[in-house]
Amino acid sequence: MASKDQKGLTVQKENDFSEWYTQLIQKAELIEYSPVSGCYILRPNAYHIWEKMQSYLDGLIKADGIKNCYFPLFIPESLLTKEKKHVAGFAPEVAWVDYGGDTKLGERLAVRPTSETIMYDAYAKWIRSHKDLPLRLNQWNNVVRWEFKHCTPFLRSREFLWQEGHSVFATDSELREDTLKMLNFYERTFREMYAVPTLQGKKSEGEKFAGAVYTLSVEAFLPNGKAIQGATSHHLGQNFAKAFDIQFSDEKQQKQYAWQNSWGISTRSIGVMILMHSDNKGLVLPPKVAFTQAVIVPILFDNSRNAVLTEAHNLVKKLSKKNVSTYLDDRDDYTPGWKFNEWEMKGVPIRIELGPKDLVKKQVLIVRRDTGEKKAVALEKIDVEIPALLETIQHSLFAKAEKHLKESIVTVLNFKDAEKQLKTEKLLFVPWCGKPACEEEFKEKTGAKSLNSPFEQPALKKDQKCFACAEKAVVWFYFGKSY
RNA sequence: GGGGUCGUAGUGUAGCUUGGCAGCACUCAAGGCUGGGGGUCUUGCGACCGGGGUUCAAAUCCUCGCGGCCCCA
Repeated sequence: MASKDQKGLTVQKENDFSEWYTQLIQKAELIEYSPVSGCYILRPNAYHIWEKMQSYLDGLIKADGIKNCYFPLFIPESLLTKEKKHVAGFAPEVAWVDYGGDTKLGERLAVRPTSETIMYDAYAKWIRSHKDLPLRLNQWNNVVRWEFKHCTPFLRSREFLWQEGHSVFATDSELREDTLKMLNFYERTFREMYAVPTLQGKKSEGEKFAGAVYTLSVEAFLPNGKAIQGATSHHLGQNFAKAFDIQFSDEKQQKQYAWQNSWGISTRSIGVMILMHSDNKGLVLPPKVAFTQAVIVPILFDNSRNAVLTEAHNLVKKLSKKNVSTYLDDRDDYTPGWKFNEWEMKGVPIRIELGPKDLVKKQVLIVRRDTGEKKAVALEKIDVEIPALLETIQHSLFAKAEKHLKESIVTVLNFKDAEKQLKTEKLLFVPWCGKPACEEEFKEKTGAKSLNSPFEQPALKKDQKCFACAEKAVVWFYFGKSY
């Protein structure tokens, strides 16, 4: 038991969320700290999750006709500063390259914090006619934002991986529709891959993207009562088109500025998923993103060893045929109990135990990672039961998170109640005046800020007052403490 | 941006107050007995965050950095 204190998690999720997370990501071999503060090593266990999510979302993107491309990592200062609001938003955390070897560069280069500027400089060359539109491109890359706040692996890092999509349309109505469609891709990705339910809506003026007309977001709600932004889709209007001179001739031979959006999801989404599902035994992975979906732990005794291993190999073959990624842990130098703990820490959705007693009964013992539930399954049914159970686990994780989300939303009409509900880890649904100053003041007093406003808005009473400042309310909004 | 706290093998720690051979447990390596929830025995490898200073002597004291964690804004 002495070793358990070091190999296992030494704190509980409900007691010390932050320390629990720090230990979990290291002990599950997701993250290694690097010599550069705020930059983290994504180990294979973590990168695999990224690849699974990437593969799914990339499929949605391509099926919709969007093409992938790649733009340079470096952006000349003169380009970055073209759109004034945009640069104002990003300037404080841009990393700069001033030298090549010992030679000072004529113009310093920004390490991209996002690629609007360098992409739109090219877009201006490519777009001449309405026939060139829509132009819809995406890239999977890394970006650097030199955070001065406290960094946390996945959730806030100085370098991170993401995809950034950048589309251009001839009309605002097409743009609005597309911007919402991309948000829905994110909602689906969180739901289908990460088993994470989200709230979709529009960000406040204060929280929108630098240079955007409006920003749409998906927001997740964590078990510790904190909300976290999952992904965003920005309606950029004609702001960048004007700054970068992206114009086209329409059917009437009139010059018009184009309409643009940009949208992204990052490795932060992995952090959201980890925080959502994992427990005091370690990582809990939704089957859709798990590298190993089922691990077989054989119970080996000298006199039955060969028979058990033979059957175990059969199982691997059977399950592989059903596209279940299965690993047979036949390591000799660890006890079964050791292996149980290790695979639980790493989040493998299903454990299959196979020993001599099972062999006699022609069965295996299967154990769910998410609930700990154990049951015996006949060997001949295993290739049906396991895929079905993986589905069940995926849905069950989502359902559990959704239940928590729904039970946590409380409608609140005044400041006093808002303060009270925040203390009990609730997510607020409030009538709001929408003013940045009001949001700022509320944030200072309570530590909570606006998340987004749902697209389907309940009717506001005629004289409904803002929950925070008691001026006239104009919109229903979600507010919460954020991670 | 402000404050607190910590940094000793791969991990967790003792030693620091009062300077004097860096100790323990786990891991890891090799081998034996084992095996249905972190089993056990033997042997072995392995560390003072970095720079500078004080001193005969620095993990220990001073200083400047770097880094982790927490709280506040």
